[in-house]
Amino acid sequence: MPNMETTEIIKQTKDSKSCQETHHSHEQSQLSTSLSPLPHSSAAEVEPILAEDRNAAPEQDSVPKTSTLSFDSSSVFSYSSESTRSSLSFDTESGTEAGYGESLSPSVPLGPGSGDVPRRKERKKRSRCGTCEPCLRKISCGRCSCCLNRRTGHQICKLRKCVQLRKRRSHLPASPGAKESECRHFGMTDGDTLVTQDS
DNA sequence: TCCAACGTTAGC
DNA sequence: GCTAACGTTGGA
Ligand SMILES: [Zn+2]
Ligand SMILES: [Zn+2]
Repeated sequence: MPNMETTEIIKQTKDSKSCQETHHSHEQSQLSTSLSPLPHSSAAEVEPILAEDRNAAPEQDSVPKTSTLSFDSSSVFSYSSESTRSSLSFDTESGTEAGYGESLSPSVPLGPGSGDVPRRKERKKRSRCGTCEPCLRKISCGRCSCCLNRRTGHQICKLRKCVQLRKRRSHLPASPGAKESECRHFGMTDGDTLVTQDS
């Protein structure tokens, strides 16, 4: 285990939860932090979180090289276009829709217990791009639902969720409504600021 | 429609 | 083998 942030977070979360919730009142502002309309200064976003490294996960942004291929150079801020994913992504899903797509066919002679792979459940997991703002985030907010339910949810902090992964690569090429759904899926629309914001 | 949980995959 | 995280499903 490289750096089980979870453990820490959980530990802290558990702990802090008891007391942390008790006080609070100002730190939450970090939640909104980045995600600003303009992702230029990448330094601005991390600060707020860092300020509160309580449960923040000091992850060393170990991006799964899988996606670190070499396209990021330009995709850093190009993700705005959902089309980006299809362009570079892995051929696996590009055309046939993942390598499990065909497996769906009942006629496939895979056999009942073909232990080849997951019959069809989960196509193929993508990995974070490592270049988008969320990916660059080194610490989890520790307050979003994902952070709070990490144990059962098995999800990364919403603030750290890769923008690419946020987009559910549905079978559709690029539906207008889909986009929104995707964004909304995470509690954000576009250049929004995620939760909090005021109150 | 959104959120939470589960199962499974992927990296270390 | 373990942990982290993505994808899918179910429930509210
Ligand atoms: Zn979080
Ligand atoms: Zn990313």
